[in-house]
Amino acid sequence: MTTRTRFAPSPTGYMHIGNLRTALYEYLIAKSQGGRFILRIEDTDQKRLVEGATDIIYNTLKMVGMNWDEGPDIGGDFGPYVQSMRKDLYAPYAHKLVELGGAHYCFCAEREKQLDEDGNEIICKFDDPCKHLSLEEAKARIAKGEPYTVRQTINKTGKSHYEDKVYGIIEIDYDELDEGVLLKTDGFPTYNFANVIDDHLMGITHVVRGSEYLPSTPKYNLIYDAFGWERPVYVHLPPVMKDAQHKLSKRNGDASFQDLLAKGYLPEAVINYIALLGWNPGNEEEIFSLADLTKIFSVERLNKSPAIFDIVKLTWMNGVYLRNLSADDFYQKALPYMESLPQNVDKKALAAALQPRVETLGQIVEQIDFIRALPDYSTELYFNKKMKTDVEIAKQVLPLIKDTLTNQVAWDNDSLFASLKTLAEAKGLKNGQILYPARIALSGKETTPGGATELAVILGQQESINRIDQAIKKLN
RNA sequence: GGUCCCAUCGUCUAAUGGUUAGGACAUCACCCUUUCACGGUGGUAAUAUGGGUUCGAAUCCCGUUGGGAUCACCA
Repeated sequence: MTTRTRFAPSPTGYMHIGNLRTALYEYLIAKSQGGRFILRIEDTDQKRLVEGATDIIYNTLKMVGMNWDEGPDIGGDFGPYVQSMRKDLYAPYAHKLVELGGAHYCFCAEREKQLDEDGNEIICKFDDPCKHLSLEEAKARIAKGEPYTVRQTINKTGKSHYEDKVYGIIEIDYDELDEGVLLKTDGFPTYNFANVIDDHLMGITHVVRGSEYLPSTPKYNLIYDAFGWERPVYVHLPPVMKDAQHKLSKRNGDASFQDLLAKGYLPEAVINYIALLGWNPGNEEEIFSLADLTKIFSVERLNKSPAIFDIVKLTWMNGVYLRNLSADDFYQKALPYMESLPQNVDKKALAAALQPRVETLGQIVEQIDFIRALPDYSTELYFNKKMKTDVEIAKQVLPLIKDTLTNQVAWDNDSLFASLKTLAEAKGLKNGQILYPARIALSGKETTPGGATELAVILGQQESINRIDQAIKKLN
């Protein structure tokens, strides 16, 4: 049987990293076994729909290369792939389940609280009085137009067992399971029910989802069993954490895929990083493309403890991807971040200098801000122990540099370097004692995309001389 | 609170009874260097805790502690 997995997001907002990782593992489980990856939109809660949310889902998946084999936009043999369009399909199954004894009609009020004859509160989901109603009586009340729900019926004795691919055997007392609503008053199914029906109808073989479903999975199994359907393989995933106490959640402004993109992270790097958040290949490699991952992925190497999302390591990995880009690819990607630059700047050369120096494309902006305008900087920057420079050296050397630059004819990197080196030798100074202060004076920054002469080339002769001049004035 | 789940460096993890507990990020030092990076070399750093079982436990069992999840006509 071919493996079929589905990614079934609800379109309620942005795609966060935990969601994306779930989708990734679903994709990899299918693709590593030559199976099919299905996209299904779960929009049964009409109140929570967010406009444009499905487009974000489509775009994200496409951008990272996780192409689906069946889905709302491309169809497939088991459509439609949007739950709201399947609405009419669920109710007959709900009624069938009542016939089969797996559910009953319930007339409890929405808050699920009612009082018995002594005024004590009774809770439907735990011991629903409606389940003792005869089917005839229930049907009669429905016929009268009374609002109702279909509620799962659970025999509260014994224990449930099932095997999860990640967590192993899970055992839960039936007594712990509540008799949840399957079909709402509005005729829509709840997630619990729609999920089971759709997964079965769509031939899903591996149900992959967050570990928060671990305790409620027996309820799903009861439904499969009542219909006489084969249970799927379960793969529950540990949560992705923001820190030791909190799950990653977008509500607190935690990193969403969109945020990361905006900051200049590459989709490939993000995918690579999150693949390793809860899974490992069993060897010490860690740079993998999506295609690599489909070859080596295995469910057995999935981890069961929560993993903290570490932006620092992602950033490192993004830097690796950036450095592996061809010079031209990097240039193309860097271009949008270099818009503030004056016309005369050689962006291609600048990009080449930037490539090994940034770990996200977003860092380009702060790396190059000095080009347009010299920042306000502290003269402390002139101090560098290894270069044997300090403010005094700068005072002494900057006027000499100014003269050299003023007399310079050939304004290219090699010529400039040769001239300044000659200057250093003539004055009996180390190269760094000339070049370091020059770089600070030209940029006003501690770290820059290139050395003094490279900056001078970028800035041009006139601007370079101006800046050296300003620096001299600043020191006196 | 009931129930379920989890527990190796700060972080991601490897080691399916026998290893000097390995790697990566971060961090520190040094090297390289025209600054800063990149790159290279090395260092610091972990089996939560108490009991068992065993010749031998990070690994198996029990307790404790800590953490997470779940208990909606949300998904």
